[in-house]
Amino acid sequence: MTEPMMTIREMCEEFNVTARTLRFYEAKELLFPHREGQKRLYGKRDRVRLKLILRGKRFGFSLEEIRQLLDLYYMEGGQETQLRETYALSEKHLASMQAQRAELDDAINELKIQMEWGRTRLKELDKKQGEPAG
Amino acid sequence: MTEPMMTIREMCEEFNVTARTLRFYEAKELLFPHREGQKRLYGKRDRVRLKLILRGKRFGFSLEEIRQLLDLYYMEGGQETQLRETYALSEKHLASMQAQRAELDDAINELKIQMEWGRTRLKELDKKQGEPAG
DNA sequence: CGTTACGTTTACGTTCGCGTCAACTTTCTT
DNA sequence: AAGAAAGTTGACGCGAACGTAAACGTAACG
Repeated sequence: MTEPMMTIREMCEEFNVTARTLRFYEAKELLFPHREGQKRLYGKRDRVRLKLILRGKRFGFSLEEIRQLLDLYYMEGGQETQLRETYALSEKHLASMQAQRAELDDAINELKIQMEWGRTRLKELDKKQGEPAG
Repeated sequence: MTEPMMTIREMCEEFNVTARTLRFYEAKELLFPHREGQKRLYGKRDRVRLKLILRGKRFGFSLEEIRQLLDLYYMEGGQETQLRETYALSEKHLASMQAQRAELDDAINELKIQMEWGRTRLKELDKKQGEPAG
């Protein structure tokens, strides 16, 4: 069974990006769609990569950082040296994500405290609203 | 006791940013240092705000988004309407951060799986290395 | 008194991540 | 045959977030 291919429009709809974006990612060597004549055809590999690209962006990574990290998920050339380098890079990546997670937890907790404060003050304002005068 | 003020250089060193960045944030109304003649003096309020700015950036928020959110942590004018708006905004912010946290957890888990794979393959390569000839 | 250090404003330059034409080909539809 | 629809490659544009250089103020040091 030949793998299911998608046109650029289908990709755009599925991932909610523009065609310009997909061509841009290709120019930056983050995607490598096949060609049928002139036209691009995106297979599973590219869909996986695009998903990871969009995720990476949400975590604040630059496209260049993402490009390097993509090899972690799609190691095609099984060279030992490259595998070791990739593995080392992935360790740094993991550490960075775990640090970000810890910071995110802190930020969430702080925000919750602030919101508790806000709720308290809003309740006070509601009370004053109910009082006739004073 | 008058609060401890810092010069722009001291701020740069403490937070590892350039003076240009601090002036830029001021132009964008994220910081409001006091003035001693011409010179800027940063107090506790600005240090807290800068810390939050840098954190926000790490989580991928734009400076404009951060500017709005800063009011959550430093609500000076206690207007009820503004308080309600600020609170509503903070709820969205919280939701966004929690979503990001969930996604981050997923990404961390996936990466760990990938790394497990990498370790396995590296072990296999080590074995072959040990064998005389196959 | 010069110069060194630290500060200022103004303004143009740069990189990233695309948006937005323009001009053209290929393919489907009527 | 004649659009319309979907694709292509340039190439220029743009906002965000600063970098960088010029030209200047002022305060202290030797």
